[in-house]
This record gives sequence, C-alpha cells and structure tokens, in this order.
Amino acid sequence: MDGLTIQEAAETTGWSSRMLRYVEREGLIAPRRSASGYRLYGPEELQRLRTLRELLGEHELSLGDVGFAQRMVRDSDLRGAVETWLQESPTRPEDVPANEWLSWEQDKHQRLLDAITPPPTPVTN
Amino acid sequence: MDGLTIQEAAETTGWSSRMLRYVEREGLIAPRRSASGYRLYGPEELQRLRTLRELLGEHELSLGDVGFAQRMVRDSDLRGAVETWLQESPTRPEDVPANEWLSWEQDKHQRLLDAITPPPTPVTN
DNA sequence: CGAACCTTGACACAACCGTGGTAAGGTTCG
DNA sequence: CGAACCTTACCACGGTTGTGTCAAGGTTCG
Repeated sequence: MDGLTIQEAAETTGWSSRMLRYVEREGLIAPRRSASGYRLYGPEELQRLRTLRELLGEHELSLGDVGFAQRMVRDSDLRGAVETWLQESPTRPEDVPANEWLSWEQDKHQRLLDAITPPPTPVTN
Repeated sequence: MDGLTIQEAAETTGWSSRMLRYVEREGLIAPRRSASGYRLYGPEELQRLRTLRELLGEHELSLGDVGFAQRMVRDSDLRGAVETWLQESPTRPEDVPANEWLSWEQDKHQRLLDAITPPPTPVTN
C-alpha cells in the first residue's frame, strides 16, 4: 500500500481523520483507494489538504463555499447563470455564452468596466 | 413615495416580506429607503428579485452560495485564492517539501514490498 | 384620527453544517 | 494470532439557514 492512511494524512495536514472524510464527502479531495477500500493519500492530496486549510484560515469561507466554487468551475451552466445574475443590475438581454471559466479570469476587467457603465434600462412590470 | 413597499414587492416577486429583509441582510438586494426608513423597491430590484428566485429554483444553490459568488466577484483577492486552489490539482512534486519526500520515499519501498502480496480481498461493506 | 402599513428585535423550529464519538466489522502487519 | 489500524453508519450537539410569527413603536393617508 503506497500512500498515507487517513490517520497519517490527518497528522501531517492538521485535519482530523473525521474531517478528511468530510472533506471528501464535500467533493473536494478524494484520495484513491486500496484494493480493500482504504483511503490512500499521496503527496498531491496532502499538499492540497494543507493549502485548503490555509485558504479557509485566511479568508472567511466554509468548505461548502469552496465546494460551491468548484461546482461553478465544473458546471458552466451554473456558472453562467450565477454570473449573469450578478451582472444583471444594469440589465442587458443578449450576453456572452459564458464558456470556460478561464474567460472569467481573462475578461474580468472588461466585465467590471461594463458593469460600472449601466445603460438606463427601465423594466416593464 | 415612489417605489413599492416591502409588502407590495413581496406580492409581485413571490418572496415573503420576511425573506425580502433576509435577502437584504445577505447582501444581495438592498432597496433604497424613504426618509423615514421604509424600503422602496424600484423596477430594477423587483426584476432582480424575480430572477434571483428563478436562479435558486433552477439550480441547487442557496442564498449563501449566491452571496459567496458575489463576494468572489467583488473581492479579487478572495477570488484569486479560491481559483488558485481549485487549479492546484495537477501533480507538482516540486511543491512538496523535501522532508515530506523523504518520509514518502522511505516508506515507499517498504509499502511496495508489502503491496506485491495482496490477497484480492473483495470489500463487502 | 385611525386603519393599515412600516421598522427592528426577538422567539421558534426544522433542516443542515462542522465536528466528535461509538459501534460493528474488515485489513494490515509485526 | 492480535493490536492497531481501516471502513461505513449512526448518535450527539452547538451553530447557521430559511422561514414564520409576534411585539412595540413610528409613518402614511383617506
């Protein structure tokens, strides 16, 4: 069995083994399994666990938040919907198809610029 | 007083007035106030409330999730940190501290030796 | 003026979150 | 073999979410 067991991983990352299972159930870090079902944490998972810990500590966010961010990265449909809503204050109908999330990164400045120049759009109720 | 009061807004948007206050406390939609402190919902807020309702209905997410997405849009520091973590999945052995590698390599051979005599145990939990 | 609103604050409550523990049973390994 | 792990599943418990309701007091407007 190469890879650390859950308890060993817990000790080197600062999580409890209980939380390691929880993190996995949240869809964030799922180590591979041995033939008999034991979780086996490799260096990569250990590193991610540490940085995850750091991330949670530095900003005010929850595992659920990170899980949600991940969902948005993977589900472009969801991401598009949320992004669209967030930018909807200045209300504009036709919008970019919101492709991959990288466009989010690359376009962010443009989008911000767009967002602060709102065309006065009266909505008919 | 131009603008709908909270109850009127509730009726046209499908939220309860209670939830309208809650949505506001979540930082999502804050209508302007009259001189005496009454919430006054304009067409734009009403529209946003409706689309927010739609968004929550169509995807499996919470007000908190949308609030978090908004935080990420506004706080580029936070967004950067989360994005960085999410992209960190690819294996990068160089990032692993040397001492980590030591214990890793140390155990590896032993673990491998142990692993080459695996009884194919069917896991039946 | 008085009914019908509005405000904030508080109590209530189910459902979930984060976390620990325990139990019953399988796996590893000296 | 037997101690020390591992697995899942469940109980517990304070905290947060989402939602309603009620109270005490201010505002609007016919």
